[in-house]
Amino acid sequence: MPPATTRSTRDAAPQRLSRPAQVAEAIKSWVVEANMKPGDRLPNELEMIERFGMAKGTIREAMRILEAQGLVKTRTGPGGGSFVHEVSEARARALLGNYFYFKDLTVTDIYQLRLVLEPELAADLAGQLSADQLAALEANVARYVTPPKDAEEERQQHIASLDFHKLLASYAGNELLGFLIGFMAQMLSDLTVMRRLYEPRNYELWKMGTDHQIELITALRLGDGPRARAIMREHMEAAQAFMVRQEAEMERRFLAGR
Amino acid sequence: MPPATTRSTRDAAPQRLSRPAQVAEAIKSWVVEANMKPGDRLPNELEMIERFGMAKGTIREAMRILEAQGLVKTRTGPGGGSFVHEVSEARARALLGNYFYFKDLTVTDIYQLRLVLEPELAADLAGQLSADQLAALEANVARYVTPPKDAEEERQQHIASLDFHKLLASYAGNELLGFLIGFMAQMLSDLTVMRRLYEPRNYELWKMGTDHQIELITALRLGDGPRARAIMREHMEAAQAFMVRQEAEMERRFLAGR
DNA sequence: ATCTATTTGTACGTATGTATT
DNA sequence: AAATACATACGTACAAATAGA
Repeated sequence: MPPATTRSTRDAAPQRLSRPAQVAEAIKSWVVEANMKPGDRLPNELEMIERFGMAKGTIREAMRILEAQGLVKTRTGPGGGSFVHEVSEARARALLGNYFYFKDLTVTDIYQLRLVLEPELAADLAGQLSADQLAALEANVARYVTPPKDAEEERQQHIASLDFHKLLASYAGNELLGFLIGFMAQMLSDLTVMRRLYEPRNYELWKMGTDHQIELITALRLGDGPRARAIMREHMEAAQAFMVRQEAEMERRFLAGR
Repeated sequence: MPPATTRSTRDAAPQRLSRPAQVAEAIKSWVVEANMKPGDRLPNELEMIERFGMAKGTIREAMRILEAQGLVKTRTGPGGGSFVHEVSEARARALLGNYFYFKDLTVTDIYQLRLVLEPELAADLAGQLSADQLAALEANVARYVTPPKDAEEERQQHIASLDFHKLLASYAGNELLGFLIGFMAQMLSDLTVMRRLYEPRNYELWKMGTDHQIELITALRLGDGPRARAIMREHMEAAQAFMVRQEAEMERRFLAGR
C-alpha cells in the first residue's frame, strides 16, 4: 500500500480533502496500481489503522466512502473484511440519477437521445441474439398483448414495455450504449406516468407500440439491421409523441442502488 | 425528520443495509420529502445523534456516504454543519467513470455514440450561442491553429481539441445530452493517447480537424443547423478514423471528482 | 449444536482543529 | 484576542455476525 500522502488519482482537485477522503483516494489508487480485481481482499481494519497511522473511525469512514461509490463491499466475521467490488449497474444508475435530480430533465430531453440511440442499438443487435434472448423479449411482450382495461393497467403495461428496452440494453455489445439506454428507461419508469390520467384510452397507440416490438423481434431474429433500425425509430417517434402529450413530469426522487 | 426505520427511497433493494447506510437513505428521502434545495442546512451532528438515537460515529459515517455521492457538503466552525449540495458534473463523471473502470470500453464504443450525439448537439446549438460563447470557442481553437512540432505537442493539442467539445457540451440545452458529451470527452482525454507514438505526423488530419471546428463555429453563428450537423458528423468520422488507427487503449484508472 | 476465533459494527468520552463573531 | 459553535480525530470497550472446529 502506498503511503498516506498519495492524495488523489489526479492532481485536478486542489482542494483539501478530509482525512477519510484522502485514505479513500489512496486505497483507490492502490487498487489501480496493484491491478486488483473484483473479489480481491483489502487489508483489514487493524492493518489499515497501522499502515495509515490513523484511528479506527477515520478508516471506517474511508471505507464507507468507497462503499457508497460501489467500489468495495464489506463483510463481518472470519474471512470477512473489505473486498474490491465491481460497481453494479443499479448503483451507477442511482449515482447518475442523483446528478439529474437537481436538473430538470424533461421527457423531451430524454427522447431526443432515445430517438437516435435506440435505433442504433437495434441495428447492432440484429442477428446477434441467442434463441434464449429472443424468447425473453417475446415473453416480455406477452405481458401486454392484451389491451389495458383501465388506467392502472395501462400504467403497468407502460412500465413493462420499458422493461423491453432494458432487456435489449442488457444485450448490448457496447456497454456505454447499453448503460445509457437502460438508464433512460429507468428514468422513464420512475416518471409519475400520467399524473393526470387522460381518460381517452388510446387503443391505436397501444396497438402500434406492441406491433412495433413484435416486428422488431422478427427483424432481430432475421438479422435485418436496417429494418430493425427503422422499426425502432418509428417506435421511438410514436412513444415520444405519446409521452410528450402526457406532459409527464419527471418525478424528483433519488433512485435506489444496491 | 422521518424515523430511522425509513429504509430506502424504494423497496427495490431487499438487502440489509448497514446502519450508516440506513441513516443516509433516511436523510435522502427526508431531503426529497421536505423538498430541500442545495444550500439548505441539515441538522447538526448532535441533533442527528439524538433524533436517530445513534452514536456519533454512525452518524458521521452516514454523512460521509452522502458526501461521497456528492449530495452534501460539510463545513466546520460556527454556522457550519452539513448542507444539501447539488451533485457537481465532475463528481457525476467520476462516479460514472468508476462503473466503466471494470468494463473494457473501447474507443470504438465511445465513437459509436459520439457519431450520433455530437451532430445532434451541434444542430441544437446553431443560432443559440451568445457572442461570448462563440468567442470562447474561437479562443479554444486558437490553442491549436499551428501544426504541432512534436509528439508531445500533438498530444496536448489533442486534449485541447477535446476541450472544444466539452465547451460545446456545457452550452447544451439538453442537460442529459450535454453531460454525456462532456463525459465522453473526459474519457477520451484520459486515454493514454498514443501509447505507441506513431511517428508520421499527419498534417492532413490535423488540418481537417481544425478546419472542421472553424467551419462549425461559422455555421453555429449563422444559425445553420443542418450545416452544423453535417460538419460535426464529418468531424466525428475523421476523428474516429484517427483514434481507431492509433489503437488507443482506455487507461484504467479512477477519475477525480470534486 | 455449541463453542471459539476473527473481523466488522456500535458506543462513548475526550481532545483537537477550524471558522465565525 | 477571546469566546463560541461546530466538525474532526483518537482510543478504548464492547456488541454482533459469521465461518470453522
